[in-house]
Amino acid sequence: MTPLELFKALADETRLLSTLLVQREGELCVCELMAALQESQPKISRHLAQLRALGLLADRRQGQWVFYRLHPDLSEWVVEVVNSASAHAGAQLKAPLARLETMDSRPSAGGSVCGTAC
Amino acid sequence: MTPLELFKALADETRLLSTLLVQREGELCVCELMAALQESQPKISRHLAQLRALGLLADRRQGQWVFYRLHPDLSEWVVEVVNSASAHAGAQLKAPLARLETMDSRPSAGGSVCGTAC
DNA sequence: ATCATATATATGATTTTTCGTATATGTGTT
DNA sequence: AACACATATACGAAAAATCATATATATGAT
Repeated sequence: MTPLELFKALADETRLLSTLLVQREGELCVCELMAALQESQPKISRHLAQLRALGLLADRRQGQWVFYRLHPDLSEWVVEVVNSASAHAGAQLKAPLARLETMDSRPSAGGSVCGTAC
Repeated sequence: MTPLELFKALADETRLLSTLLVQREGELCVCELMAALQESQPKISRHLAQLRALGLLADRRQGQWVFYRLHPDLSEWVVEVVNSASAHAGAQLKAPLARLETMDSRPSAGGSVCGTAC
C-alpha cells in the first residue's frame, strides 16, 4: 500500500469513520456500522469492500454477520497514520460511538449468536 | 483541520508529493516543484493554493519567487501523519528529488537573488 | 514605460468518485 | 423448500475533483 493509496482510502467520511470505529472497537459488523453512521447498507458495504481490497481491513464471517477489523499485518507506518488520526477525531466519533452503545439487538463478536436462550 | 480534511488534501498525487518534498527540503518555490514533478505551472500553483488554504503549507514571497514550507504551527498529529507517510514514500520521491538536484538556475531560498556576481 | 520572468486565478471540459436503487449471494430458521 | 435476515455487487445517475488553456497579477530589469 502506498501513502497515496492510504490517503485516498481515508479521504471519504464513511471510510474514515468506519476505519476509526473499527480501530476503537476492535471488530464491528456491517449492521453496527450502519447504525453508528446512519448510512444505508449498500453504502457501508461498498466502502468496506474498498478498504478490504486495499488491505486496510480484514473481514471474518460469523453466521449471518461479517465482522471487520484492522488488518493484522498492517505496516507500522499505516498504523501510525491511523493512530494519529484517531487521537484527534474524537469530535467526529462521539455521536457514532453513542449510537453504537444504544443500539439494540447488537450482535456480539465471538459470543453466542443467540441473544435470548439457546 | 480535521483528519478528513487532511486526508483529502493528501489524496492527490501532486499535493502529496509537493507536501513531502517541501517537508524534506524545508522550503521550495513553485518553479522547483514544477521541475521536480514535471507538471505545469498552473497545476502546481493550484494545488499549492489548496494546501495553503487548508493551513498545511505556509508561503513566503522572496522577489519573484514564492517559497512554500510546512506551516510552522501544525498540530502534532498532522506532523505525525506527514512524517509517517514521508518515511515510506521513498520510492515515489526518488525521481522528483533527483530532478531537483540536477535542476539548473535553481533559486536558493534566503540566499542572494543573483546567481553570478552582484 | 516596456519587457521578461514567476506565480495566481478563472473558465469550461473531462475525468473520477460517490450515490441510490435494484438485485444477487449466503446463512439460519421453520 | 420457503422464508427472513445480513451482506455484496451491478448499473446508471449525480456530484465532485481535476485538468488544460487563457488570462491576470506581481516583481525585477532595461
